[in-house]
Amino acid sequence: MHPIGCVCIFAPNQVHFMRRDVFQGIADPTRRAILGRLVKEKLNLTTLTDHYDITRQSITKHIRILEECGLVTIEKIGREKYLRAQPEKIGEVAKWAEQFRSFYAGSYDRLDDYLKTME
Amino acid sequence: MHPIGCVCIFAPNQVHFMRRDVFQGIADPTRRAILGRLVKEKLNLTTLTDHYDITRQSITKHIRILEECGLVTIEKIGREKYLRAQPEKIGEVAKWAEQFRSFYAGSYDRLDDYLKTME
DNA sequence: CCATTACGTAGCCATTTGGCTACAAATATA
DNA sequence: TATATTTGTAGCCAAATGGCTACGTAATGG
Repeated sequence: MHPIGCVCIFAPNQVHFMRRDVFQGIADPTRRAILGRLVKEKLNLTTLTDHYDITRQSITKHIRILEECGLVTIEKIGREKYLRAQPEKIGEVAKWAEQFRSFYAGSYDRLDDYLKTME
Repeated sequence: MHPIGCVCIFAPNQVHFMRRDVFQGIADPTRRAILGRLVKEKLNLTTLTDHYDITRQSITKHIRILEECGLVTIEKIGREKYLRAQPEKIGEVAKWAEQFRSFYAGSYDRLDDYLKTME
């Protein structure tokens, strides 16, 4: 399923497309928080919702976006919907960001230190 | 300067804020392309615009967003406006993405290979 | 069987986004 | 000085975003 383009009448040579890539997936802070949680544990929708101050329906919208760009997979068991993060997708972001590493040598050490503390 | 919140009348307990962080800055593909260019060379607005199919005014809007989240700095010389990327800001993204590295060990090697080819 | 629980769908709303046009202002240059 | 160039500003538009309410459906369990 691909996004559907739609023509703007005012400016006919411009076409809007709904972007669904990883970068747009992680653009929202709530979605990043959800990813951080789902990477640690598989949760169903209502349990996940309990951790946030927004409605289940809003969470569902976020999950839809995360699923559409491959950051989350859904496993349906009975009436429950178990959610799991796909962290390897975030590798795409890491890859893109690392391209700039040579341009910020000053920050290199700090990032390196940071990575050491993670190990 | 911080974003201004605004109350929604229909649902009064929801407040919208204009997010201006690095993640929102890199969410748009055009902005990522601009960053990739401005990290290599300092350019003025019209020269930058020549590389893309959208109007200068649209580029200006992107630059405003990039500037607001610290990804681009502007140096005004005479009537010209020279733009330069601040790649160390992208380090924030790298840092966030690397948090997930331990969860995608499988992709680690591929990323490692990629980084080797960059050196 | 019937109540509860988990999730879905539809639609409303304000704001943001990302494009555009039109025109104004300021600075260089011939 | 007059013209060309660079940038700024204002506003239009459709779509997307991120929240909400209201209600419907489907599965579980006492």
